[in-house]
Amino acid sequence: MNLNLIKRFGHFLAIVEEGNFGRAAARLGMSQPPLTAHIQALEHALGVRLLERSHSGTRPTWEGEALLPAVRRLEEAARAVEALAREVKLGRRELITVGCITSAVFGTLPPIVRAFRAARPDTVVSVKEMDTTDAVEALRRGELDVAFARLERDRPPIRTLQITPDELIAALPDSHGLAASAVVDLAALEGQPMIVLPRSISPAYFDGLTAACRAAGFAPVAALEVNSAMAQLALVASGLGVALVSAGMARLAPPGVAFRQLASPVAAVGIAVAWNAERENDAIRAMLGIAQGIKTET
Amino acid sequence: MNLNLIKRFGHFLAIVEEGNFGRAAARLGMSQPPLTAHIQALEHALGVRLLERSHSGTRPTWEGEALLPAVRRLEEAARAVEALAREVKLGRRELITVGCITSAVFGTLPPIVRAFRAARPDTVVSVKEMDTTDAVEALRRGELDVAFARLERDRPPIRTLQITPDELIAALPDSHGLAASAVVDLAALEGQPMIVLPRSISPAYFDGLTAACRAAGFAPVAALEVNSAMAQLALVASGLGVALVSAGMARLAPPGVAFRQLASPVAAVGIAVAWNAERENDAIRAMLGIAQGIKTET
DNA sequence: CATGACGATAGTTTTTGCCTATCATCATCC
DNA sequence: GGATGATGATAGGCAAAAACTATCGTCATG
Repeated sequence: MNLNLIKRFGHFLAIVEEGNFGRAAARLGMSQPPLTAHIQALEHALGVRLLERSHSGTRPTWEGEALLPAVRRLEEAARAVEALAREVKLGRRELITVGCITSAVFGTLPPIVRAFRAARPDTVVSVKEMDTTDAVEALRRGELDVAFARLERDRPPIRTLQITPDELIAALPDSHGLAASAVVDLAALEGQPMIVLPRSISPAYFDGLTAACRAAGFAPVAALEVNSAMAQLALVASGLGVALVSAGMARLAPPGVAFRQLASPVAAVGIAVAWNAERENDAIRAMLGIAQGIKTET
Repeated sequence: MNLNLIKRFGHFLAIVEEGNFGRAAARLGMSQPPLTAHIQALEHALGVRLLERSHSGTRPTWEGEALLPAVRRLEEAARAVEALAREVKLGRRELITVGCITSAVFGTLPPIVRAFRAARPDTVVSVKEMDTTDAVEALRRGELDVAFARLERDRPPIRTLQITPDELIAALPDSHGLAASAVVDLAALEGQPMIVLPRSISPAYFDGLTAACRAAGFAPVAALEVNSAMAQLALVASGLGVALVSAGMARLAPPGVAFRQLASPVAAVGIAVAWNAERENDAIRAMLGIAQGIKTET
């Protein structure tokens, strides 16, 4: 899309919020006729009618309504940039921000955070749950100081230190026939509807899963794609399919889900602590030391 | 922020990715001097220097790096608007989209989805984990058909039907002194550092928590604010504080966390099924019927 | 039936964004 | 050490875009 159109979505939003072109124009600091032209141009460019005009005012069409959440997120994203720009002007605060993937949130993170707090009681620890891809990006850009994520190698300037090996296990609806077994042969999952996360969330997990199924002689049938590990397990619990998940997810013991080890263990990319080598500071080094110490003790 | 600047953030991003103004200009289909002017205008508008110019190229300043994640999200939001506009032109697909808050993902949702699938095997069910505020907004805009969230009343045109009552329980680090007791007096949590979610995620939960603490004679000490229920429990497991959570969260049994009932039960806003009355269709009515039937059976 | 409000059209003016030409500076190579 | 090329900045001009005002067409209201 031409970024020139983005401005017009702001106009569109103003009209929806004001309920008519005249008030929206006033709010935007312009007169009403050019606003009309902007919306006409936007509708033409999209090939969609966004607004229902009447003599008592204007409201969005079904298509306009459908776009509004995305347009509002766009506006929110713009506000976030602005807010961050103001904050950046004021300089960094004394904290360490830690990202963590869902499957490591209970296994890997708590002992490390406990030890770090004991070592540096004055440093504020901010924890954010996010997926591997987002974590790498956030490290690169300085939004995170450290992340616990599923990474198998450095991504300069991102350095990694392996903390925990991992393996894939099967998550089955507890009413599933295979749940009666203590272990499950991966090949037995051929043809089963599989609940998956998009590859973009964790490429290493996704590729590992696909490779394991291929090695077992079949391609996984992706019945449903969901936006989070919690939703994935919820659908398994709902009986909609099976999933291959990190062993760490079993710690949550959600009702309705039976976790079974695979007869032939399938290594998954383990949990690593990652950080941006160009941004090392004392707090980061302290956390790395603790993470390494915990690895050695295991 | 005025969405006018978005175009210039696109320019900024192109320069960072290309490493110099000339290549970025070529990529943007323009010449180099106006690109220089755009970035100068952007830096002036933000009051921040974004780029370090040198004769071997250009790279972002610390401030520019800090803004990049937010700028990328802005660009992603713009792409999402574009993609959605294309999809909107093609019309709706035959599916029902269901939003669900984390605490209901295992208790409330799986039996309903199982029954719905049995009743309507041809309708695709798409589940998205999200918080109450996002769910209401998504319903309003047609992004969700139905949501299971913490709501206590209608928000026309959003209708609600109470499904599950709920209560607050204490989540304590399992090393905590109070964890030895089977039940916990809420007043015993006075002065304890509390891990909280921002009010914006679920106003009903937040206000209920605050009111309960006030009724017990103290104001909660919000030691840390986190972005997800998982992160909240992870910090409890880390020993950083206690939390008051929905009884539904105890179904997850995360390690390191002890859930204790409160000596005087504190009702929390229960889980309701919500839908947009202006968008009812057969699939939605079917799911409402199932949800209501499950409520009656409980 | 008159009036006011709403959005659209038309013509004009102003502003913006682009162009090319050129400059200043620095790094590299001979 | 000087020539050369690359990088980003400045300056002036031009075309397109975006704004203005004036006005129109339509509909609801009093």
